[in-house]
Amino acid sequence: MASRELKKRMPGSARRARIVEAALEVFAARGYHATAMEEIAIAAGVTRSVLYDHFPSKRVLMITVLQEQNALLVAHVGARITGSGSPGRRLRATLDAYFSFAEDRPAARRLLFDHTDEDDPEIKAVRWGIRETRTRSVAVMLGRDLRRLGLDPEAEIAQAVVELLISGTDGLAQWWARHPAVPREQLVEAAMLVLWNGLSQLPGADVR
Amino acid sequence: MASRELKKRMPGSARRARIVEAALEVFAARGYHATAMEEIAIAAGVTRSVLYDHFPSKRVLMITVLQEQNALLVAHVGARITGSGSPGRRLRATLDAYFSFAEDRPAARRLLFDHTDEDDPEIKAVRWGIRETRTRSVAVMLGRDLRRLGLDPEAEIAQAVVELLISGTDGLAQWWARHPAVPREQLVEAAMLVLWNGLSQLPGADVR
DNA sequence: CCGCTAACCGACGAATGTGTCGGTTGAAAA
DNA sequence: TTTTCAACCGACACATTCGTCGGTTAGCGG
Repeated sequence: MASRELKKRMPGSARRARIVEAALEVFAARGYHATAMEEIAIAAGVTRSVLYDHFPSKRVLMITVLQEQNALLVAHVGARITGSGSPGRRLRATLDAYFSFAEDRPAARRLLFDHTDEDDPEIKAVRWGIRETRTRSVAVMLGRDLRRLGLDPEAEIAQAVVELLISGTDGLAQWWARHPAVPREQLVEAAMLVLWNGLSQLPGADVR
Repeated sequence: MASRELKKRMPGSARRARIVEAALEVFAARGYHATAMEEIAIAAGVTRSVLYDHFPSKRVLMITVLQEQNALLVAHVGARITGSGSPGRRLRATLDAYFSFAEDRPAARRLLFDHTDEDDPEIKAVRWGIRETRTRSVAVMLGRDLRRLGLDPEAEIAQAVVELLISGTDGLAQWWARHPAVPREQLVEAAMLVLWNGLSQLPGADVR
């Protein structure tokens, strides 16, 4: 896709990268069990056997993709938010960073968030780990705000609130994937409207 | 499971109901592609062939389960919320109704909400339809509140906000499934805290 | 120009899973 | 009791797909 590499031979590492990218697309589109290694191979421009030269099994390939894409997400979001600023600004920056990731790498977002349960036990465990650390780091980032709500960031119920925030935000991103015409700024606005301001829309409440 | 029916023969309709219930459990636990008809058959106390006496294919069985369980959800939530009361009360009642469904029929909740994408094209279409009408009816129910936020309930962005609400709420329910010790009332409280009141926690804001 | 490493392929074996079909037998009706 | 319907089962045919293995050849280093 990137350039013209018409059926030429590639160095191992480059081929591996291509395979991971292809696997990401197919896994995200079809789900783990529904994708055949054959499809990934075709998308990567090789035969099935080549996949097994790089990864010992479908399962390991899937896990690799999950972890690499999650690392990208963490890097992307981490790079765009500064620890400083007012609570409202921080939340806004984080939402914008996440939506920006969803815009840049839609397949990665889908793979990481859409398929909540599915797939096999070992992969499920990996997903769990990823989700767990994600929730924790958001909880840390929102520590001050949670405390202001009367919640101890370490307490169980605070984690629940964070899950609500994350799930809700991704639900919005999911909706966005089906309505791509809407500009990102408007999405951030909508999310702030609910999450920061609340549905009660008290007089004097200001999104900014 | 329900009573002692030790390998006895059952009337068709009863067997069919048992199959649907068994299919619900297995599909919810493993996902569509990962479940074998054999598993469902065993869970239902019969052989694979019997499944095909009641349903022409795995796909149709899945679709049937989805639609029946969704009908149950709609009935459950519909029965518990009154159209009247203050906006805050209505939201609270709805949240409580949904969490109560999640408590009563955890497998149904997982099947309907967790597997967002996955499975095959035709099933995906059915899921889409269910989701679409669900979003729409919630938007109608919140019409007054959305308008108060300056959103036209028919507008695209209002639907996005509703998606956020639904996804966030279910994210909370998902978390609950892993922390069953927390009482339902506390969940409702947490959801109201964020969705109604907002993270900004403005002075004077009251959850009640 | 030559040799050798490693990127690549085709074909095979085994496992799993869907849907079909003919036949068997419990149990309700006559 | 006898008949009859339908609930039930075992076994088969066919398709799909994972993972393996031996061999082929591109292309870089000498």
